Amino acid sequence: MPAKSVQRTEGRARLNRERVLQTAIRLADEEGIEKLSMRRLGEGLGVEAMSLYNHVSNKEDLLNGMIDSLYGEVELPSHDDDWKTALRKRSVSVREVLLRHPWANGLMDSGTSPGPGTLRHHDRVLGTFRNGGFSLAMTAHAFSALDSYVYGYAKQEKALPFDTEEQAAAMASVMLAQLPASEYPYLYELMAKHVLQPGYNYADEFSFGLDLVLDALERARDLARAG
Amino acid sequence: MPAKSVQRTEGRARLNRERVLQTAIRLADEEGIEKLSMRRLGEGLGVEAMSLYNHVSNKEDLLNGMIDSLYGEVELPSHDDDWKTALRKRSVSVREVLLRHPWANGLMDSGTSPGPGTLRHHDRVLGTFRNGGFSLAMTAHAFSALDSYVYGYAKQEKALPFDTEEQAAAMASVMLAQLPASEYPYLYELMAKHVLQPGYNYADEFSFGLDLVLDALERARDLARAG
DNA sequence: ATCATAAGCTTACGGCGTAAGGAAGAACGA
DNA sequence: TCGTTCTTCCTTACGCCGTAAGCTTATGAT
Repeated sequence: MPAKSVQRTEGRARLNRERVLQTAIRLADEEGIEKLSMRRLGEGLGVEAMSLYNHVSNKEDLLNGMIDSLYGEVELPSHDDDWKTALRKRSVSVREVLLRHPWANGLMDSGTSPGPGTLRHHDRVLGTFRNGGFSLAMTAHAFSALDSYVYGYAKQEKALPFDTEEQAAAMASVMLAQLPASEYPYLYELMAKHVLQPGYNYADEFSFGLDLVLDALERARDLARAG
Repeated sequence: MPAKSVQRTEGRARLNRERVLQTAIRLADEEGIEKLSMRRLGEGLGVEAMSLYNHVSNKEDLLNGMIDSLYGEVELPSHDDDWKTALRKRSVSVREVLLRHPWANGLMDSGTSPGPGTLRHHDRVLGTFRNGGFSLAMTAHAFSALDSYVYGYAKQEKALPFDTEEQAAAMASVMLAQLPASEYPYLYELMAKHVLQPGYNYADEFSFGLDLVLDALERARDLARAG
């Protein structure tokens, strides 16, 4: 027997908030957020459900903690790049994180107070605009516009009933067959002449919109400076 | 006694899908989507929970039906306005609907197949771009960019822990007191010198971003035409 | 009047979040 | 080293949830 009985007699180490959050994230990724119950999470940690409440005050606190933890995965805007490059990279990173954890976006509109990871992230984004020559008011505009686009895109992307190019093609041809061309002529056109064309991939739309917004923000900054 | 017993012996008229959906929407608005259970909805209709299943195949079908019904509240882009005006009006309308029914945005990323109201709406938006001189490929870009912004903005707006100007001011001063200025200097600056200023209202950011995107789309259309 | 079909109800099952309180273990002063 | 105290973990239980199965009642066609 080891002295002081430092290790657990059976199975895993002591629980702590970090292990709870990380396991919850893993389970949500693997089995979907709707399958993540306190009992299931306890099971995944070799513990009873009620034991989790020593590390998390309730399920809402758990979900908020998961979200805040995710901001640790996002690449912060670099100090070395110019503002546009830096924010482009971090926007791409946000989208990647939301693709990796598709349940996250839907949990972020809860209106709860942000955790430290979230605050840190937002602070760095604001700082990147400020140091890129944006006035305070223009920074507020730009922050809102850019993140609206990025999170909105991730949401749209997830709402699509297909992921890959092949799935899109399959889905599109099914829809084409069902949906009356006379009633929805423009949807029909888009499906037949665009989505069903080889090489189509909705994921490519992200870059277009991102550059659209970033370039427009640069123009708005310069206009505000001149005016 | 009326002939043929056309009316119900007690209480309300016969159930049908439309009444179920409209009552569900009203309850979700009034009490929050998390309080909307089949039993509660049945109660609101003077009916047992299981009776609802004659009109709705399960809860997911109910929620999808609610979403599709909401598209009926959105002002479709007018044929009389130019494309930018038409889409600006319908974007403002989308935001208003999502403000009126704050639970809706979070239900829209389910990846389920769209209902007739949704299809009709999308078709009209696509048509507005096409008739505004956008190529098919550019229409796909524009549709994605615009709706990503609009729905993303609604999401951000809802995620904010305040609604009115007064609430924002109250929240901001609380945050200012708690959040260390040394750790989050730019957040601190934004709060102190912008959010806390009289007249600040996050709702105003919507127009800025919307015009930013619409103007940028116009430029992109013209560039593509010229190139 | 008959009878099929649809609408609504009753009951029940397994799962959920979590309140209350007991048991076991760790931490610490004596 | 031994109590004492605080924390962690477990057991039990409650009132919710969505919905399957099978019943009764109302409707509407013949």
